[in-house]
Amino acid sequence: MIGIKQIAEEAGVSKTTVSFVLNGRHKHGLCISEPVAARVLATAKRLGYVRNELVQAVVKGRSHVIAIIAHFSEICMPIVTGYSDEAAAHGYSIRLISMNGDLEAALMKAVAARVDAVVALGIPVEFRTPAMEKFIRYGIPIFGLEAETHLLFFDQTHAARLASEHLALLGHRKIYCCHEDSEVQDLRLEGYRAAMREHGLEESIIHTAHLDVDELLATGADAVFCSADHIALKIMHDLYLRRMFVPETLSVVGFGNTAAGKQASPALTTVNEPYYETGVLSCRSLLHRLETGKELELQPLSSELIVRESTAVNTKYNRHEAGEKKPK
Amino acid sequence: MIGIKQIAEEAGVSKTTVSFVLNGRHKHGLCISEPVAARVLATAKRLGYVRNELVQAVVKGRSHVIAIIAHFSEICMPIVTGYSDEAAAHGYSIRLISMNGDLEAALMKAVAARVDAVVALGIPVEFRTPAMEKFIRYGIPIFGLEAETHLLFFDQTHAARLASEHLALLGHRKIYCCHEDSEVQDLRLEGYRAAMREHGLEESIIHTAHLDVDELLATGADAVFCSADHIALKIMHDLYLRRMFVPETLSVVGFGNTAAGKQASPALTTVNEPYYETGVLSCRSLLHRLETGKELELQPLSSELIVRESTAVNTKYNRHEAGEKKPK
DNA sequence: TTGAAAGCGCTAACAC
DNA sequence: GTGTTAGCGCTTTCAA
Repeated sequence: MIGIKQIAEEAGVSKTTVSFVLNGRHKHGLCISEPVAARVLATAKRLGYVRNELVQAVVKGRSHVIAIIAHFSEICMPIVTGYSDEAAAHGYSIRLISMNGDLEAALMKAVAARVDAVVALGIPVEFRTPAMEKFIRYGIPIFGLEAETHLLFFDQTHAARLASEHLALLGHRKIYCCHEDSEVQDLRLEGYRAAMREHGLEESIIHTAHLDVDELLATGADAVFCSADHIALKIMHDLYLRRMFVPETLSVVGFGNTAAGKQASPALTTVNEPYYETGVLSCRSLLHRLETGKELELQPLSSELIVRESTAVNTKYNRHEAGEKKPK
Repeated sequence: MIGIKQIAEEAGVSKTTVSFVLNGRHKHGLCISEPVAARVLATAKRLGYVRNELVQAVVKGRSHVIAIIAHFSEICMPIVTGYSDEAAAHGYSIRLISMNGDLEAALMKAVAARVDAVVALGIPVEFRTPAMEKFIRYGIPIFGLEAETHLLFFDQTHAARLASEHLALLGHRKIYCCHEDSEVQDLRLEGYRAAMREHGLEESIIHTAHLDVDELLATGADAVFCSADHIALKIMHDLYLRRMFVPETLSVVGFGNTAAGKQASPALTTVNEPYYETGVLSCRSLLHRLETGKELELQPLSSELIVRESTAVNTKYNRHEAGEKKPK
């Protein structure tokens, strides 16, 4: 592996000069003569020199690496990819630290690698505080423990409102919301509520644990907003087993725009959750804080409704009855 | 950040002694007295010492980092996770290098970071050779360019044979294979062929580009083996639009065990493709080669059939006709 | 405009 | 058993 020293010898100058040229000091501070600079650059290229970033990191105390600690699963890939791409754009790179139970061990690895920052993805609350105490004294900033990126940079509630509203605009009156227990889904539930309120419709909320399609149908449900795609898929599946069709029987909306929804029969109407973009934004904000010390203000991403086959206009009520707000 | 020097001062010994103790030399070569070792260890812990791996890497010329270069997409997450977990188990860690068009740039980043090895995932053939030439002279081993991990460590053909055989065993006679153009899918096609041969059935192969469900049905197809889940899902979708049911109309088998298949209606029968395990194995083999210089012989993973709802016994033919090999 | 020399935190011959 | 010393490849003061 050829280094700065070889270049210096070849070009007949000192290591310092080479270092200066390689760091572009001759442009800014103009301390080196044109011909020398050119010669150094030329020999560097000829010799195929590649800077040793490890050493640079040691000397400068900044590694330009940010660690992501997570129990890597399907779901966090797009976020990680977002981080990786944005980091690359700023000259940083991502180091993965698998966390299999022991947060403290993972954090120590990050310290050992002298990363410039660590971001923790999807770490259960119980792990958070204890390990932290020991960690902060190393002075490495840590992100993502207070709130997940998809909470901070994406307006869950608004997206859910969009999805629920879509059902109302199609003329549905008895619109259920089917949800599970989770921090995110609570926000989505809020969105559903807002939509119902706005359209003067009654709230009908049901937890997946108590979901029974037959009962649901018996109540005269027109449509159901599910606070996650997989819930919607589950309902459609239950209907399929009964050989009942969607959206004739029931209009169904999901949340998340997962691949499964896209490929389902019928293709699922949903709102997308921009994981990748969320990763990008999150990384950008982190880097900004790291380099300027200031907070970067950016407004949360909003969602778009993806209308596919699982929702249709409701023909059960006549137009007069259906709506103060009429279907679009 | 506290270092080896502070420990030495605190414990009243030299840096060397500390270094030896910290590296466990006192166990192996027994060059340090018990009490001293204990004292050093104690002060190290008390001061919260964490070794600077950057420096270690510089000095020893081994960074214990392996770079993964890819255009990170949904599909490569499980592989990456496999790598990350296995790497962690061997004291290595993974560094992500996003490759957005420029392989050479990505490779140079790997060199700059002085990673111990790089693995390239899913790099299109046209990129491969050109950038490589310049890279090899840096002496960093590169893996994954000749063949993808899911080709090397997983028996695609056998898995496809399993899936196709499942249909034959259910008493189907006219079994189609629906496929696309790709290196992997060619292997799967081979598995289908083997199964047909073995069961004395005729091959009926159709490319997705020419797929038309109505025509397919018109030929009297009993079942179809799809060389990827999404193809199966597409067929089921086409049937759904015609309000025809699976598996009554047609038994359908996929390949890959994607989330979409699991959540589909009906739930898709398929064979699983162990991406995660494939990543683990691939990483293990890489690390073995790196540390011992020898090739690690490991036999490719085999697959398991996952029977769900999209396949059923064929009742169209009477038992006598149906089979030399009878349904299980 | 250039170069010598000190130092970043650690390892490893080689002495004592 | 333990300490001295010379590096690893690069940055950066300070002097020439």
